[in-house]
Amino acid sequence: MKIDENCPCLGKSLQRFLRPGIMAILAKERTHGYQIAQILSGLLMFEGRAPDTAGIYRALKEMQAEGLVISHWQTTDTGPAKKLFEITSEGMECLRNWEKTLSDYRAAVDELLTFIKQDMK
Amino acid sequence: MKIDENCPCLGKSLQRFLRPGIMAILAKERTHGYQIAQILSGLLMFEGRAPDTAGIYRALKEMQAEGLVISHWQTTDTGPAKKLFEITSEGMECLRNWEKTLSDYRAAVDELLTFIKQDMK
DNA sequence: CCATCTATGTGTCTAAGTCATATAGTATAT
DNA sequence: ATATACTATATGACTTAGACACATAGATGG
Repeated sequence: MKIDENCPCLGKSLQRFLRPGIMAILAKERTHGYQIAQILSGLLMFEGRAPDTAGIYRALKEMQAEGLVISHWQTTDTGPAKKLFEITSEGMECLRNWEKTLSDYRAAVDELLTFIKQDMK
Repeated sequence: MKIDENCPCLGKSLQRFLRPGIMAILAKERTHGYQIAQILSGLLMFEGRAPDTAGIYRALKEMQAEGLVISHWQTTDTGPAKKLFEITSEGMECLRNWEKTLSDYRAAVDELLTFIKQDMK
């Protein structure tokens, strides 16, 4: 992962929030990977960059292995087959934990920003 | 980097914010790595974990090579020699960029959290 | 004299993140 | 007809951030 470029050096996508992002989507509706990727393009965009689709499919696979989501194939008369995912109760539990974690995380980023701003003006 | 453990899976330290953290400290005062590590233990603590000291020394070395900080040795009569760091004008410039980046980053995390909370209640 | 604290580093391994690529069905434009 | 673009799922390979262990060395306290 090349992070630098010149100075402001943070992952350009919010890849690390894939899992909570996916689960939050699946908590609202049952969908497939491609659709999830599109929604996350809006939600986890950062510095003009959307999360990698490869990572999304990989995350879904892992999350299924961990019991956070389940899936089944949906073959319609039109278009490629879709693998529909839905969140499990374990997934919902996990999402609630993520909410707490992200809340703490945001607070920490906030604290750092406040600290930096003391120097700036 | 092992991130998981069970569910809420984010780096347990805020290692990725080392550079802005270090520069913010050096913008206030000229200090050495060990001292920086101690201040960051308070500032970049997350989930009970402080940033890795190895990473701090490595970051300082890299940042010096990039011209963001400069250093000189300070040998006193008491205690081990200290390598005092100070921030350059390039470093200050970089810190200002970081302020913007972190501000955007916080906003993105905030958006994700809002999205998640819609499911929760 | 042994542990602990101050102080600065190197070595190494794993996992995260990125990019490239493969497959295949469908729609639309030339 | 066929080329391009879009929907849809997925694997392989590579780089680097991050975590942990360890090395060195002077100072301090019991």
